[in-house]
Amino acid sequence: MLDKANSLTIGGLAKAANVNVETIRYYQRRGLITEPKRPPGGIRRYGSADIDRLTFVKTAQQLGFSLDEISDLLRLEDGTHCEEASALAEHKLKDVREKIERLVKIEKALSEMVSQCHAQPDNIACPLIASLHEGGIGTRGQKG
Amino acid sequence: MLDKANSLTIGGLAKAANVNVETIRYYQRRGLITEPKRPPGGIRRYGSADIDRLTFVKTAQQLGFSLDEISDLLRLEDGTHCEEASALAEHKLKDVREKIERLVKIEKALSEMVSQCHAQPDNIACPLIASLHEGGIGTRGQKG
DNA sequence: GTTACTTCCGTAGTTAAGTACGGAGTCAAG
DNA sequence: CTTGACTCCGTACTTAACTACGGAAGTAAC
Ligand SMILES: [Zn+2]
Ligand SMILES: [Zn+2]
Ligand SMILES: [Zn+2]
Ligand SMILES: [Zn+2]
Repeated sequence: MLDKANSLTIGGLAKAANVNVETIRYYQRRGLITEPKRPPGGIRRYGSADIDRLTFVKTAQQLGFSLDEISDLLRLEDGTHCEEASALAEHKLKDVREKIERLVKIEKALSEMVSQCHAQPDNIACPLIASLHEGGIGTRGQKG
Repeated sequence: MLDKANSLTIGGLAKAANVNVETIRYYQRRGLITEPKRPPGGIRRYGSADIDRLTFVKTAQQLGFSLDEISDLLRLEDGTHCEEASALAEHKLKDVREKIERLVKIEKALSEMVSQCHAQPDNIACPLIASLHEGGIGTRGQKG
């Protein structure tokens, strides 16, 4: 049914999904994708369902989900678990927003340091280096 | 001068700088901090300069610098290398801004997925799960 | 029907930044 | 002078997500 053309070898699947062969084998070991049974003394064949599976994993990964979390998502794969799926996604969204907040703070601190450094006409002591000696990133008074 | 009171053992230093003893030893192995010589058959003592060193490392780390990059910064520690120091910091700033951009994209994608999920009145097929099957994070057309 | 590429499989190595462990030596208190 | 805590040192383990290796067996091309 789904294997109208289950014709790909693992190498073909890797190319089609743009991942490394070893990555596929690794995912199989982790249970993220199932490995088709092997015909006695033959090699396994893969199809478009497998490409789709890999796409799912890679897309979720780009969204910041860990492989463990993707395992969870895959158990909701039939699409009938809206609640659970959106709970996972909302949690991840919270994580992402926190990460952004932290990075924005870092960005401020860094750009301040850089501009102070550039404002120095005669390089006696680098204020950038100096500020690293002063401790906590949110703690340094910016113009106290 | 700097060792007015070089009285701390490694454990005291760890407490003072709020890091693990093993972390200090690890930094010593990496050359991030120098280890005071050991009096014949005795134990090493540390002082405020060492606390300051650890503060430097930890602050830079909070700003997203790797230990390798911090090694570079430490070689500029005398404060007379404004150019090099700010080049490093500017590079890091660029990295941070790129990270923020990527995360903001992720945030958009996730929050869209979540709200579509919630907009579904009768959970026939979860659009969140569906969208993970569709590939590239910037690629999925949002309307149109 | 042999050469050259793949697959299969288990195991081991990689990276970053630590953390843990085991055994010997040292130090302060009682 | 004996505990008990701490230091020293080398080595090994940890996490996440791969990536590489070695050797046997299958498969395709010529
Ligand atoms: Zn849903
Ligand atoms: Zn300092
Ligand atoms: Zn400077
Ligand atoms: Zn699908």
